[in-house]
Amino acid sequence: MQIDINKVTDNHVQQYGEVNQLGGVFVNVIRNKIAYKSVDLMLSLFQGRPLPNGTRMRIVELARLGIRPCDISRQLRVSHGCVSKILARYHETGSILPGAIGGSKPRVTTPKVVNYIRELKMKDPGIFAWEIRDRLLADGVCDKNNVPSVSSISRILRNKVTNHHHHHHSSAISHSHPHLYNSIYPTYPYGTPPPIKSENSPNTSSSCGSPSPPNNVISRNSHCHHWPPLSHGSITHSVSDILNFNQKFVQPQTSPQLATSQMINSHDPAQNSQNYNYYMYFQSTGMHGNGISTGANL
DNA sequence: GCCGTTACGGTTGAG
DNA sequence: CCCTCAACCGTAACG
Repeated sequence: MQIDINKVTDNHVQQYGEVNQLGGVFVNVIRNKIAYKSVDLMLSLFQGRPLPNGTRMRIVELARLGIRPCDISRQLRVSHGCVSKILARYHETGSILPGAIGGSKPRVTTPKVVNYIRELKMKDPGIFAWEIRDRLLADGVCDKNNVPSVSSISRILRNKVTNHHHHHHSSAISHSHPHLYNSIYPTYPYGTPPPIKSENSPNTSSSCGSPSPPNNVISRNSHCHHWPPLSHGSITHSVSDILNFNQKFVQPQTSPQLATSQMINSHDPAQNSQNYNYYMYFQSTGMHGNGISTGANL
């Protein structure tokens, strides 16, 4: 079954959607049942997929403005556990991005390591796997983070040394991905990360001015210490006020997104909650190109 | 009522 | 091309 991106409607959301305890809609979709683009289109509504960056950013923005997590949770229709997790991560790493999903850790049995094991075995055929492991560490070929396990070494001895003494090349080919796991959130798994900042921010001259989150999603904004919120008890602006405030400045006035922005200015709260999901979706897909066309197709 | 934590069922992507 | 597996996700529930 294929659903054209231009034809995803409320009916699809109703068909596949579920409503969480806060009234937010999320969709639990078996991926292959819907066209790839459509899956991405409804990312913001998905369980098992990260919240869109727009929502994540909004969570952080609201928290910076002193809104309590429970209120953020209710307003954005996101579970408080999720809000808590995102804020905790932001607090710890300075990043609003989700972690890298999927993939495998880089292999430790690189050609270099395999060759070294082979040499050790050839020099001393009676050597034990655990002895090889110790040698790899002692000789500086590996460190404790990337030394192969004893079982891995045994497998190498069995498969690549015993049977393939002279095959120096292809059997041991591996691809390392040092960038993927070496830092906490070094890469953005869904395409190029957008610069996380409030477009058309009213106080563009101040990097510390709210509601701008850190303008770099990876490194913390070390010279801004407005986190946690400065005035926990004295915040007077309501969530709605702040959301309206942000809408005023976040969306380019000529953008087609303006329409979706205006959608949540409805006075009907139920309409607002539903529209907000769409709003966040449109905002997020407009912000990053994760393989889908964000232009004319929308 | 708030919030940190965790079980759960889900997706993802390298190997 | 399909499978496996370990990473991540958000929700719901618990304390």
